[in-house]
Amino acid sequence: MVIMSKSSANSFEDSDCICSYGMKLPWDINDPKLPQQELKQFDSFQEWTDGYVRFIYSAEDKNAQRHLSGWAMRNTNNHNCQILKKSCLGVVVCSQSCVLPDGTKMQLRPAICDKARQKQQKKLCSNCNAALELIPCRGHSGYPVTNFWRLDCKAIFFQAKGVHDHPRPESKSETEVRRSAVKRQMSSSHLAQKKRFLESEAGRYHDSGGHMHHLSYMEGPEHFSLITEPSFPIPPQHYSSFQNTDPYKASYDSVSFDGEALPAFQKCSNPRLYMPRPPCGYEFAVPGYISSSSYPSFYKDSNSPPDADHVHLNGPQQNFGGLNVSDRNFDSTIKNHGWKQIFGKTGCDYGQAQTNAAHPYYNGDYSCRYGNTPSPTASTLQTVITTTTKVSYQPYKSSMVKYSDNIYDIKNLPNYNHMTDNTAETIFPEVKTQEDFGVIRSALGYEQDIVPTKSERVESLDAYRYGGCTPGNYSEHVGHSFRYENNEY
DNA sequence: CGCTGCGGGCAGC
DNA sequence: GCTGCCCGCAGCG
Repeated sequence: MVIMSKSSANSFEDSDCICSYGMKLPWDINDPKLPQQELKQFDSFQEWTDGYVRFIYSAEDKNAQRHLSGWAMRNTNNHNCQILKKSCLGVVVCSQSCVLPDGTKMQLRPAICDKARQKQQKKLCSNCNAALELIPCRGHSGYPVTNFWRLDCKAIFFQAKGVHDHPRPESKSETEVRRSAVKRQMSSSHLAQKKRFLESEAGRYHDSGGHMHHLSYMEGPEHFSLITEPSFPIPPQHYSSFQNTDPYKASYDSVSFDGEALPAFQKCSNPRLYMPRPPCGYEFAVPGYISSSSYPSFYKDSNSPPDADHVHLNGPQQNFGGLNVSDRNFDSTIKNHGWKQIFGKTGCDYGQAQTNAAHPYYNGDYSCRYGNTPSPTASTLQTVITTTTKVSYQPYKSSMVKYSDNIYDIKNLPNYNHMTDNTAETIFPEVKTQEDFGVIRSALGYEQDIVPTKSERVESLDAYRYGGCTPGNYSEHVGHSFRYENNEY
């Protein structure tokens, strides 16, 4: 891990603290021209992005193509066909905040479709029969966190704005797995019932009635949300607890809520330990590593619903769970192994381990978003941050100067300031932080996927100018590119 | 049936 | 004008 170890001796002002490739290049989703020619690599897909982060994915990345997110994001019309905007729907929880047998809480993925979501909210908590409640996301100045996707030739540019102020819902892949499982089970149980019915034609009493009743109650996939997760790459001790069985079977039996399948899923996939997370988390642009959606209540916007706070301190939140989930779509096994090796614990404890040990700023003892004075630039750039529809050129005039004047001082770039938004002035435990990230990433093997070594960082920032909006003609503006040796740092 | 993206339209600022 | 948000529609699986 070259970057971390070397830059760790320097202040946080180092751009090296920015770990994603997308964060290393100065760009904003609204820029008329996105960096193209200087793209030497791409970020690996991040399912659980959080904070003001940017990534540049390969246009061939399937997940990026699908604009996937672990968060339940719905399409939002921003009247800009160039940029796809999505806003977070939050998370569905039990209105009674009931505690599941394993001590965690229900956190369902809100249905994306409005109608489906309304239906979903009419259903009852599978654990306590209480009503379900949708916790809206207000992580972006009181509005839902927004994700922006923009395809530009070879790359898919991703930018997120806002910090999720609610627990993580079940990931999309988890939901899909569960739904398909439910369907399978429904059909199989239906067949089984038919069979049993035929076998008991004589009218003998059997339990099909009760079963049916149960099924009707458990009709929605939501009711199985926390039960199973067969494909989730979780620690062997948990995974093996049901990998050789049919996890869906158990989900049909309410008794199984107390069974082993539930904890396996609960602890490793969905449940979020709401550990205070550093506001600087996204400063490092490594949501994949510290993509916790958990924040202390004071971290929330003032207009957040007061009752949402209980969520923050409830239930386990694994900060790295998202990484696991995300990687499942790729090749996560190795990376998860890395985690195991690092912490020597079960994956279920990764977040905890990371929180308490690996990450010094997961102690909740740090400055927060609202406890700090925003930088002048940050405030003026707020408009840039929230600009989602039409490109606003004014804020970028200064950035152009910056690009050419001091390409190294990325912190001074408006784009990076807006990136940090309100939390920019937080005091960071830079050194340790970066070292820790280095360790983590190294163990994860991410340095190859996401973070280029310093010598690999070649950027042609002078090419970053604003001309016409035709995507294809960008190369014409490219003059020369200069090499950017970070070893100087 | 639900997810996704698109786009019209409206309201607030 | 920008933004958030609602709505309906269509394509897809």
